[in-house]
Amino acid sequence: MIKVALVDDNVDLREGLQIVLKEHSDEFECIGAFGDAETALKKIPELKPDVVLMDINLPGISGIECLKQLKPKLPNLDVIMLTVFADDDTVFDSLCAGACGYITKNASPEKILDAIREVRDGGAPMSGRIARMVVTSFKAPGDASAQLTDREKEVLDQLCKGKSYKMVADALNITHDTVRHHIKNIYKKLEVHSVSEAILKTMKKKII
Amino acid sequence: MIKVALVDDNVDLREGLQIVLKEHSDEFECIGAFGDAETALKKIPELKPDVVLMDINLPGISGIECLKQLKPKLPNLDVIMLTVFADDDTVFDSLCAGACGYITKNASPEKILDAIREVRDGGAPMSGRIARMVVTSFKAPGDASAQLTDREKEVLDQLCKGKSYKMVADALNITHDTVRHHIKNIYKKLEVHSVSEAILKTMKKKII
DNA sequence: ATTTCCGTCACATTAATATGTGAAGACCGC
DNA sequence: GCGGTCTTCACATATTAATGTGACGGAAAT
Repeated sequence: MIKVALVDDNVDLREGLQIVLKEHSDEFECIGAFGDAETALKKIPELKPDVVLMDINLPGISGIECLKQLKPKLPNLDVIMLTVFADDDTVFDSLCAGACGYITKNASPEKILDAIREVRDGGAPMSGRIARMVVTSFKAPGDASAQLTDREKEVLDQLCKGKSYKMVADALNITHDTVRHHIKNIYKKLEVHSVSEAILKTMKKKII
Repeated sequence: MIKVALVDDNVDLREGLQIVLKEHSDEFECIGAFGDAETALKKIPELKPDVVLMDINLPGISGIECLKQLKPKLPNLDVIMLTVFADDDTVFDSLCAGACGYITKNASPEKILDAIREVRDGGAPMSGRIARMVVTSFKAPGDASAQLTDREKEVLDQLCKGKSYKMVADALNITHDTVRHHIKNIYKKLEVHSVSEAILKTMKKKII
């Protein structure tokens, strides 16, 4: 039996979902439904549900902020965001806050039940387009890297491990001056003027 | 009609999948099956399939490397990794290389067909545990950050934008020496000894 | 009311980085 | 062969960062 709680300011949706869950009362038990984050934050820690379906656009505290505050109290809680919004920031903010799933509200009731089952089974239910967004966020742009020579990439790689010039020199068995020379060229190619900026650009563009 | 190509060194698996695809010849057409990356790299660019099912552990060039070389030639190609391995590095390397999906080989034929449909529909089919891995990779550990004071976080934030001490001082309207003081405390708390390391630790642990 | 922590600033020293110039050997392509 | 690029090293200098010590006011805590 999976204990489920709902957080959504739309009364119709709350009641609709509760009915759907009752129709599958052999699997699910809806132990709470709340219209705002404040109430949810008060009640959910006691109720200890297994899964929370969380809207994002709530009056007052947002669903993401609610999730952030909930997670430390209930680390094993699986939260699925259930919302109309699917823009980059909202999705990634949710995942960073600890959401385990992300379903858009146009999903059918059966899809939502599947998502609850899936998240309890250790999965991460997401609407197709959301999943693609998440996956493609890993893909490297991979443009500026072509400009760097192999040796320069090695040096940059070392810098990106937090090493100093001297340590890089030792690691690559070259002199301090040579390291400096490579770094100077790296700066020119990446259009930066410090190790920090070079590391940042590297991380952001996933050059290495 | 979805044009599919297979890359896997296991003959039985290749033939098995080809049979499954033929059983659904109204939807799918298997236009190629290759036992190694080298052959795949030669043939696939001409065949222009819609979807490639790619094994990772191939003789010679790996499936990930094959994917990397394939993507620039066929940017619209959807590649689904189909493999037994599911460790962190392999999964994330695949996604960074441009994979749109990741299925473990214990998946049923029907699941695999679903994955092909899903990926063509703009989704990102993943086995449950893989999806969870990907999603949780966004979650901030958020432990060490608590130690930092508000001001220290502001300073660190500035450093993470590539600014120098002087620029941070200007931005926060404090003196160079005060910036140094904060940074020294940040170093102590993060257990690092340079701006580079501090930035790296911040990025990795998503402290800010 | 006193301690503790935070944020602010100052002076001083050593280490590391940024920037410039020059040059030699290796390798590749034309 | 010759010109280009890559890698290597050297000398010089100005700027920045790292580390230490010390101090003052305010805010929160007890």
